[in-house]
Amino acid sequence: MDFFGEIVQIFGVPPSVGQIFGLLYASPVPLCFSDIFEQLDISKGSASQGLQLLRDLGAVHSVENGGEGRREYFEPELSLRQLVSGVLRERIAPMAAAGDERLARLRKLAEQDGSADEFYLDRVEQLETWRRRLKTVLPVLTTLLGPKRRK
Amino acid sequence: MDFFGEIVQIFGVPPSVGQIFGLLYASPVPLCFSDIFEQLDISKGSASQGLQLLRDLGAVHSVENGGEGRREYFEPELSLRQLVSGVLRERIAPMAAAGDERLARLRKLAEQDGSADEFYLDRVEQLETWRRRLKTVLPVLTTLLGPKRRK
DNA sequence: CCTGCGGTTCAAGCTAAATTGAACCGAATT
DNA sequence: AATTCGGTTCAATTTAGCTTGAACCGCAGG
Repeated sequence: MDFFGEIVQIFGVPPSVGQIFGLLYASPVPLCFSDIFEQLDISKGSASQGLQLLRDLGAVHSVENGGEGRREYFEPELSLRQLVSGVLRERIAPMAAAGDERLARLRKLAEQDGSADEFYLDRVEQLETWRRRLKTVLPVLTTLLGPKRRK
Repeated sequence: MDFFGEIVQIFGVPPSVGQIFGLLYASPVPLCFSDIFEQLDISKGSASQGLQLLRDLGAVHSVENGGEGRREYFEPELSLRQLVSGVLRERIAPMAAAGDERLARLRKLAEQDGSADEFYLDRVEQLETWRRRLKTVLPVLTTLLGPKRRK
């Protein structure tokens, strides 16, 4: 159970969120909100926020119950590709965007610097090269993780 | 400068370490220990630990100075592949190893459980599949980031 | 309309991690 | 051999961010 709790920290996701996913993953049947915070012994607040994040990441889906009450039941996303691409979309992409702006500003600085040597410009350009490579590689990664692809 | 400080946090590397790398990256000439903690206005302790980590990651190299004093001068690693593989080796691999042990234990639990349905065993096997995929894909990533490869 | 239930929001507390600063170590210099 | 210098180590402090818990919202049922 804590297994997931620790794993997800790599991606900057709080442990409790990993635990929630772990609980759902370990459950043969979909669970509802109260199941989650009762069984994990965490606060309603954590459970709510955690579920929200998992929804944003596309890591859980609410499943239709037979019109019983208004409880929402959840089950985990089981496609590794979906999970990874969710993290990429919600955590990495925003950072990349922010980085882009900064990088643009850095370039301006380097250009208007007008210093004798082109050292700073070179470095900025290398940064841009790095960023470009990462941007091309990351999407490839998600396709590589696609299910049941042939050898 | 803080640019790097923020970026590295994704990988669970403390900001000060990123700043050190940033400083070296932005410097036309190699810098020594005292340059670093003076210019960044951080403690000697942070600088020392930070440099240690960067060394472990293979993100900086000490460069031979012309026999002047015993100061050690540093310059940044500029190969993206080296940087990424360093992070993989020092941060990801250990976690993967720890995960393996846990996974093995989980499997034992699932096997000896002897419960009627094979649900738990199925889930454990899926986890193993995920892990296997990640282990094959990550090395590929570093080669994809290799320098000046042809289109 | 009022009450209870499922769920969300948010300020405040708390835990874990990063940073500090001082004690310390070995090598070089005097 | 004593002192200074470059650098490391580690306990204590600070900071960041996760968790909590209470107030709150909308809806369903009475």
